[in-house]
Amino acid sequence: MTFGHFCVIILHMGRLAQKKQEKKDKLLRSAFSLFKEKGIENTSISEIAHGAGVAKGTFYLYFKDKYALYEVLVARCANDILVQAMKPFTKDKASEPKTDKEWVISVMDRILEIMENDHSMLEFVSKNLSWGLFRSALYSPTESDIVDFRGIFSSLITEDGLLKYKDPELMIYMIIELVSSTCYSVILESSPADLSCLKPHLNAAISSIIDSFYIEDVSKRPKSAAAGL
Amino acid sequence: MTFGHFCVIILHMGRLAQKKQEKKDKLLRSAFSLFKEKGIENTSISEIAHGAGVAKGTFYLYFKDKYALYEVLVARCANDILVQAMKPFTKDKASEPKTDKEWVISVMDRILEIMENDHSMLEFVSKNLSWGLFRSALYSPTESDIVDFRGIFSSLITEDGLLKYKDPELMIYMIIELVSSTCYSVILESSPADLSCLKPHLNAAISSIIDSFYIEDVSKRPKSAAAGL
Amino acid sequence: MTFGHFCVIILHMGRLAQKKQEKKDKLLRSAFSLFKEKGIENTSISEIAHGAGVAKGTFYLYFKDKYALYEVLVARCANDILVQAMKPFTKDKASEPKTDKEWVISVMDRILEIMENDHSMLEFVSKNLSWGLFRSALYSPTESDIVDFRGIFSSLITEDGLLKYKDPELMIYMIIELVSSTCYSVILESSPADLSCLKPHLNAAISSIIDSFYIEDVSKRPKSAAAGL
Amino acid sequence: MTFGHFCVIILHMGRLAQKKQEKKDKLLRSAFSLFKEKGIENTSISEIAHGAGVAKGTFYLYFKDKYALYEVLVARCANDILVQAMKPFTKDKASEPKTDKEWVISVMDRILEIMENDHSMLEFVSKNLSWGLFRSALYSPTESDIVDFRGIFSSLITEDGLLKYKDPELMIYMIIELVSSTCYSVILESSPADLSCLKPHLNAAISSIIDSFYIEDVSKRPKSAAAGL
DNA sequence: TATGAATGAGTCTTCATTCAT
DNA sequence: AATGAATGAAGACTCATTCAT
Repeated sequence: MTFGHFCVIILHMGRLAQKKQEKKDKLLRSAFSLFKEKGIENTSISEIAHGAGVAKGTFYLYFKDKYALYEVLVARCANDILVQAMKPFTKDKASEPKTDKEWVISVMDRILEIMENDHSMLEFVSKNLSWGLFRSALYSPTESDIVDFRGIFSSLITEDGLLKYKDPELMIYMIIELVSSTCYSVILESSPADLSCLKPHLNAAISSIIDSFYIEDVSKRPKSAAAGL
Repeated sequence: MTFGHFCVIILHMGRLAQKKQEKKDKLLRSAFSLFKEKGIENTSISEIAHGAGVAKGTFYLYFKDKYALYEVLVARCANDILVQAMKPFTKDKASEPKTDKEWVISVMDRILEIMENDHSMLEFVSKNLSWGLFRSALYSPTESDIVDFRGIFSSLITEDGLLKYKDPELMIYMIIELVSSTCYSVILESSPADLSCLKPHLNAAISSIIDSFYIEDVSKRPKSAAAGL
Repeated sequence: MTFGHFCVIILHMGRLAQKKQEKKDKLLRSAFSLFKEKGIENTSISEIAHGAGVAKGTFYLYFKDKYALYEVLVARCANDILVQAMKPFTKDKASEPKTDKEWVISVMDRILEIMENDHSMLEFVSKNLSWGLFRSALYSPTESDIVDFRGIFSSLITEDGLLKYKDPELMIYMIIELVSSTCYSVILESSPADLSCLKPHLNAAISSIIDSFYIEDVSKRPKSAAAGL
Repeated sequence: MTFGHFCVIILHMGRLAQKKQEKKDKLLRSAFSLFKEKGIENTSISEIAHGAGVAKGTFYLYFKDKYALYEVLVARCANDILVQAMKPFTKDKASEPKTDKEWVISVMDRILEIMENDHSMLEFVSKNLSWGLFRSALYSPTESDIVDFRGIFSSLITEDGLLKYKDPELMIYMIIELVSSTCYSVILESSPADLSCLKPHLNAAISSIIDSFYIEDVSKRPKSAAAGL
């Protein structure tokens, strides 16, 4: 379980507020584990509360219902993955890949790596149909992010204030969908092939997708309005 | 609702058997509509029965539970789509595309077309996490098929008894996942782009995926054991 | 299964009537087997019909409901056992025991023997709380009986038109209850002892019960009105 | 209804715990009354809850299902009867009967008396085929018992550490079965005789059963291992 | 006669939600 | 804030009984 990261360091919080946060985290952790195992519809609030070691009634002090909790969970989860996947490239500029392609491929590579090391995350996300929400998290990051997604993407797709790619959002969308839809059974069941078999083909496909969006003729590049995202 | 195709023409059937089949179809249709609207977990058997205009108990004369019905539904649905998508190429040999790429792309194109003309199918499939089952239907077609999937695939990936592609199953898997995961929000919400915008990029990606699996050196091609699927 | 005896030889019966009787027997046999296995309350009419190889609706052509069938079953069952238990003493007078005690004990012995050879009868009778009905069958035999219980008992308890026992009905009642309540777990589970261990004590008890009812002083014996039963 | 005894005096119990106990008792009482009237199979949980004045769901807070409740009921019932039947002999040693026979007969007498004064207990026990469980309660008393059955029986069947009876368990079994099977219709329907008519014969039979197990030759008595029960 | 499809009342069971403590 | 007892609505499933064929 990788919910360690959920427990953001809490500074300058009253004892009480801290205790409340801890209880909320317990509920989130318990729900995460149950949702990934049985899906949201087959998990009862009773079970979540029991798993968190609190009474049923207490649940309602923190969340309206399980769907409200679920949204928090997905947002945290998505953010967590993205932060982890991109962190290396924000600290040490030297380690960054040179080209856009290399950058995208290595981010996707890290995501696959994270998933492989933490099946629970993958199971949760797939058992709960939450790729959609996950995607939305990419476009509208929560306030608590350490990584500046918008800035990073913006700098990725522009050059000298001009867009290098025709429809960058669609491009990202295609890449994310390809990687995410593809990885589930490959990672969890090694079917229809190993992740190591898939990767070269995946990288080639990503590369080709990026190519197909690239505007070679610099003079035809449109101006970037708010970085396109 | 496109369940017209489900109602296979019934010849030489007793009046009773025919009525039973009709009732079963009514239940399937009702469930299909509810599942795609609310998902299987949020649909009750009462609702299905009511939608079909029969009593609750009648449901159990035809299906063990809603999951049994669901499987029939997915199988029919998947088969329906594939049959429709491939039918053109079996009748009139002249209209067939020349290369493998062209063939795959035009099949995928037809699937997208079908989905666009019939959102309910797409909604059902995505609301119910059933791409997996859908995929399995591709590999193990039911006896009622008109189209010989295995034969078609077999002839697609081999040449003179030799495999033209490294891992044809993985190749097909990647293509299907790319197309299916990508099309949902594009067709239903035109987001992040129109289907017409997506298609050229999709075709390019498919083309590149096929390329990345192609074995150019004929002498290195392995013998096709049971056509590889 | 000892239901062979149920199928009384049918003479001078029309083909149709015969077929009907056969179907009825099938239903009885099926119900017998199910009742003894699961009890009457947990057996459905569907199951009975299925076990008899007829349609559900057919059941209602022969019995009002399962309780009506049940009564027929108990009557037949009880009669069957009693007929079997007493038959030896009606054919060959020479083989009969001399004293009343010996006679009763050897009848009870035969009943235990029957039960031991045919657990299904015992299971049926005990699973269905039917000792009471069984007992009543003793006192009001059905018309189809071959054995004349009343006559036998009458001759057992009287001598020269005088009653030898104070309250013969109560005497028989006590003996039957003792034997039947005692034999169930002994025969089916050998608990708390074997049948062979129980028998001597049982016989002693029966003997003592008969003694306690015996009217020694002949002059005090009342006249037997309709043999007391 | 004799459930008064069930409501053990509750000391030092929280208000809540007390209320819960009361509700449980209400459910037990309601079920007791319904079971004895219609048998367990024909009693629904709805009815039990309604009879107890609580909602259907509340039932499940106290018992897994009606069979779980039933077991509690039988255990309490059996214990209740035995405790009542034996209590007189534990308080005042002087009032105790002298011989084993007298003791057993007077205990059985008290049980019959209890049953006669409280038909509901008898109806419940017989409607529900629970003599077996009743008997088992005799051999494995619950912790809450006031009377030490094992101790009493042990001292009954031994003398100077030697067993006075051949197979004491079987002896007790025969006596209990005789009394219990015999008393039902006699008490409830005075059929085939009054309880007052039955008693002398019953006592004679018990006496004779004990005799038939008695080991007269002291030198042949086996050593009592754990009192034989 | 025989069938078995259809019914819908009835049963068990779960669970979100409320509320007194 | 926290609890967990209580509720009753809702869902799954069964089954005796009817009835058209």
